[in-house]
Amino acid sequence: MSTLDATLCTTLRLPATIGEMTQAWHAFEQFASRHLRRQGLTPAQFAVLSALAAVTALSCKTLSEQTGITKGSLTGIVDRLEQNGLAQRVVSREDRRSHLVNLTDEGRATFERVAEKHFAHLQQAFEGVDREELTDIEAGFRRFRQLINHASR
Amino acid sequence: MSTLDATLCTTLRLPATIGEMTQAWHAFEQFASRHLRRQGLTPAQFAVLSALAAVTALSCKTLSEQTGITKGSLTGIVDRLEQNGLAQRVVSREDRRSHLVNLTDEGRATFERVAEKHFAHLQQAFEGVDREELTDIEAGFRRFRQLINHASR
DNA sequence: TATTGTTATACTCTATAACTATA
DNA sequence: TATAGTTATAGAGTATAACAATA
Repeated sequence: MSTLDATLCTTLRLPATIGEMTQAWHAFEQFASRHLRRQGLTPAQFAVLSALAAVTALSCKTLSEQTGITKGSLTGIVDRLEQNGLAQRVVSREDRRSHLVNLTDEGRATFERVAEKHFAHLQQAFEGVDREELTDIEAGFRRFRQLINHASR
Repeated sequence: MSTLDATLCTTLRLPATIGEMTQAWHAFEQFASRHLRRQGLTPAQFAVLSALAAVTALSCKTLSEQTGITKGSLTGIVDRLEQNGLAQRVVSREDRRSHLVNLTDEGRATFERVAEKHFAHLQQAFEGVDREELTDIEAGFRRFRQLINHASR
């Protein structure tokens, strides 16, 4: 799906930057999410597992902030991870309003297995590319984000 | 939501390019889609209207290819556009399997009204930016897409 | 009173596969 | 047999609001 596709940019003579960004994202999104789904995880589930893999546990609030998933959606996603035995909720001792989510052993193992394959899959695209060139591309994405963030205020 | 968020890239030491890409997209997606929804259109609906605005009519197949929306999803989206009086389906004379979708007068007027505002909204982000800098950023995005597309085969 | 998270509502979109009609 | 589009299903996302428990 697209927020803005190439047609739009042509029609409206929008900055070509937006068209290129959109197309780049679509290409990546397809490349990444199809692979993930074949491993049995949705992109959202993988994003949550990724955030949890780096730490012991996270509150739903933090998880929501880090993944960009709204708290309402997060409830359902964590529900399904729990149902599948990959994550669990524990009420925080410090603040008993807060529910800490952490990975089960199975969740951690699943993440590591999937992530390794996924990493290799993504790496394919960048093999043999000049490091300096990647740095330039990164800088472009960073600058684009800054422009958008600045306009968002 | 994110397919891959910054946390993942840190965890896996994925090419930083992907992390920057993801964050840039999220920033843009929020900036663009919130504005669209406030105008009463979903991003998918706007994408379809955009594709149709440039031409007389498109078959569902072509529409699907141009927007990147799968044909299954497209059925529902066109249904809702029809319900809202923005688009209509006509069975093709040449190939009666094919349904041509076109904008109603109201659909065209709605698109033009929304698109103009949306264009202005997006333009805000790029005002005063050096044209040459934008060209460089675009080239980077294009290169990124080529790398992904090449790996997709 | 403010915040955390859940629940509920209603709609939209995605992917996928099975199906119908037509070619 | 292949293609165009629809239908069905399950999962996920949005926005919003109301709510309980806790701070």
